[in-house]
Amino acid sequence: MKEGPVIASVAALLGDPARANILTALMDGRALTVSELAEAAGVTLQTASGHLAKLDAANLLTAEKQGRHRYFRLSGPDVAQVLEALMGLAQRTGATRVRTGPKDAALRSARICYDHLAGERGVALLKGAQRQGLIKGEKDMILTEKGRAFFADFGIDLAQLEKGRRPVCRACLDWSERHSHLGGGLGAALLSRMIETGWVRRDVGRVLAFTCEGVEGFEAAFMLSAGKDSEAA
Amino acid sequence: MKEGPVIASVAALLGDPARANILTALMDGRALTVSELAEAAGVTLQTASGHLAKLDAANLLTAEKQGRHRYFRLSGPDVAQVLEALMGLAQRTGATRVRTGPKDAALRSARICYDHLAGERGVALLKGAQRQGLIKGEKDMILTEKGRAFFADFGIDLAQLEKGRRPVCRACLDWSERHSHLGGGLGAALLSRMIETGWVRRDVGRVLAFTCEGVEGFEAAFMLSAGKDSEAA
DNA sequence: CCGATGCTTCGGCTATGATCGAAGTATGAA
DNA sequence: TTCATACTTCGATCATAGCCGAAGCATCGG
Repeated sequence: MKEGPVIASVAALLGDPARANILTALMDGRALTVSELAEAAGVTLQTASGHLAKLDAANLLTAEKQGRHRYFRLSGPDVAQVLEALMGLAQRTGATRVRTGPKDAALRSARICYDHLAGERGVALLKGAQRQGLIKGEKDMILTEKGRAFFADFGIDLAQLEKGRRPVCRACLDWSERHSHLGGGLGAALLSRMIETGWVRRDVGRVLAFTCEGVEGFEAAFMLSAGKDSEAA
Repeated sequence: MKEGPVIASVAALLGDPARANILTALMDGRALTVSELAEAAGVTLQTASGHLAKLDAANLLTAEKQGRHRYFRLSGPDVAQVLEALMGLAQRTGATRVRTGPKDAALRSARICYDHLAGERGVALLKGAQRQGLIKGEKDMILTEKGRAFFADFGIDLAQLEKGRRPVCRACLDWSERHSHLGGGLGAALLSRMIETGWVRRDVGRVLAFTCEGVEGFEAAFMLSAGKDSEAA
């Protein structure tokens, strides 16, 4: 009778406000304790514990015990991707509250999506990389030779990345920009490198703040000033 | 406090089994009446009516009145895309029931995703088109000159497509294949053209059945036999 | 051994919402 | 007009599940 996998059970898990808050809080890829998540969700410890057990049983989260703490993180980038997609839908269909505060602007500008850069900067990075011919392809993108040289020069250990099971390049749809940004192993490596070099630092929540030299370096590296205007169409 | 759009309300709508069935039934892009959807969901007419009112209020569906019937369809391709993404997640996390029947195999081979071709054939189409250089780019793909000629020759009115507000080319993630297939206006036009020419016909539900000449024509057009083996890596 | 902290389990309360029968409204056909 | 079909609205029932207080484990520090 039914066709394809059953989405109801998974969707129901995302449909409770407390659980949705928990998942949203985890979207930056960090691992948080039960107490932290309880506060983020606005419920007591017991309630959060119950929700986390369900999310864990459904394999949306993975748990890790360290001493008397228990850390939870999203079980994979695909979970974050579905959450972003849902945010996009929620926004288009008008389910979003007014929210035009300054925090919202910061979020749209640059934020963490699981473990890589998202928002205007994230989309700009991917576009720039493609314009320069560093990356080619649609969804399963591949690195060009030029790209390999570029990112190696940037301080990324590509050999290391390609050893892992995770795809190196992956398009991830951005809920605020409606375009793709760069996920995958390379996306993650790029962000952590940019944090290392002081281009960007983590702000509260998922917000990322670019430093002055970060903006300069970023725009120079990905040739954004050149392409910004010619892209108006 | 909260970051980004609120996903809980949207997700909750998808989380009820009856509503999930309704949406799944609409994923082929057709418009169905209240009675048809009630049967698909396995609930009475009144109950379905209530669900549909909610989905409509949330802008996930659009209603259209014709005589004493009321037709509902998904409000856009993005809804179908989120549903497919959720199916992918449901599958990975093991929320799917056993389901290895023959119907399932047919679904994986070729099916309708909103209004375009999905499944193995859908993914093969996009890969073939890219290998031949008909389409370039990542998520927001563009047609090459060669591609314009090819699809015009195929019987697609590109000028017509480009007049609409809908993107001509769009990558849509396939839950069964874990790769992109071609959506957008071109994806839709290609499928209806393939139905017109008798390459493929609609089976029950979302299943698409290729005819013999359809398989031949399809593989020849998109040069699949050539690339199938050389793609093993 | 003790107490403190972090988390889980249990039990009971409560609210939400899914469901359907029955009655009401609109459209179409005879 | 009269009847039938397609759908909506109302009302009542009922099950689910979210929630928290309280008690129970486990781990750490002393």
